[in-house]
Amino acid sequence: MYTVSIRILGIYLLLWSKTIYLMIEKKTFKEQFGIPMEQSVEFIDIPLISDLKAFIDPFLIANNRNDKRVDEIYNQLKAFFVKLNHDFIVPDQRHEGLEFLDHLHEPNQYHLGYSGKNTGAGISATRAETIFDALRNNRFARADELTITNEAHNVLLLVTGIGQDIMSDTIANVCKNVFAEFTKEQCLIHGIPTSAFNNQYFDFKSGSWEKATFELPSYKGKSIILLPAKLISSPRSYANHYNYFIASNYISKDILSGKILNPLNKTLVRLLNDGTQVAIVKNIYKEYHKPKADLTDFVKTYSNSLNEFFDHAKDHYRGIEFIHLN
DNA sequence: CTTAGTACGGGATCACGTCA
DNA sequence: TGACGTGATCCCGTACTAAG
Repeated sequence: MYTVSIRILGIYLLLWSKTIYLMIEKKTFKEQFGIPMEQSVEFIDIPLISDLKAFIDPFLIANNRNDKRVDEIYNQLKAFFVKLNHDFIVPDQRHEGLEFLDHLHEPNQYHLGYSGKNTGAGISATRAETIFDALRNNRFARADELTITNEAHNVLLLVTGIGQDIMSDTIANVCKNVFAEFTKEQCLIHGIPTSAFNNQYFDFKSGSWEKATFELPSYKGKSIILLPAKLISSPRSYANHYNYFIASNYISKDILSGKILNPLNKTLVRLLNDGTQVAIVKNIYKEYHKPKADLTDFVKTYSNSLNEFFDHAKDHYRGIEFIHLN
């Protein structure tokens, strides 16, 4: 009896103290450094002790290359995947490849990810293996069709096992020098103090990991790196979007033209009052969508669909303007 | 060695704006 | 106004880890 009520009291106190804790500690970068919340800034405002459920989005990078800095990020990232594919994946140099990928430490300076806690715990060995084996198992990466998996956004879309979190971390590590420079500029603009921190990044001229010193802001002794808001997206499943795009732009047309016969007599088409036939994309998607591992079939069958989906992404998927904390 | 907990990917589902 | 298109969110299985 007593133990039960003590336990309930304990849980109550735990929840209560956690609420207070979150109220105090959910402070964001802008709050900490005295930037008014209503003032719009170029960087994404992050919580300081936890992580924001958001990711660096390779589609947004590839679609914002008119910005000189973003173009730099794009080129550096591409150089990274070219080297990874050319030197390690295609010749199947697993040991050397894992060594190359071992530099992808979980970057907790950015405060992005799924965890919500910003622990920055274990990593590399398994993460490097995950990335290497995922690419190695992809038909485009393994074969000589390298132009496809040299693009980070295609890797995110088509390589099973590499989702937003891993891709975001990879970009954060590879391009850390560019993001650090961006951070320094933002600190100058807003009058935020910085100090010197050592960081590693992928140098695309030498094709290897390099160390350098960057001027960065910090909170409780730990450095912080800011990210341009236009490159950040909320959790978003590109595989589903590509499936929907295929259903809408290819399979629908094939069904209306009779190229694909509707074998199951499902309601994939409806009749308007004026007699024209309209495809019901939602149902076609349901009937024909593929799991991520099989999307390469669509790439093969509809050879221009990747490029067109890329353009579609440019028009429809933006970075996030408003953030909500975990 | 066993088991409870955690983090992630990916499919499923929800919610909302739009258009017939 | 009801159904559709689409971005956002939820949830579950799996693989891994830490604790005992």
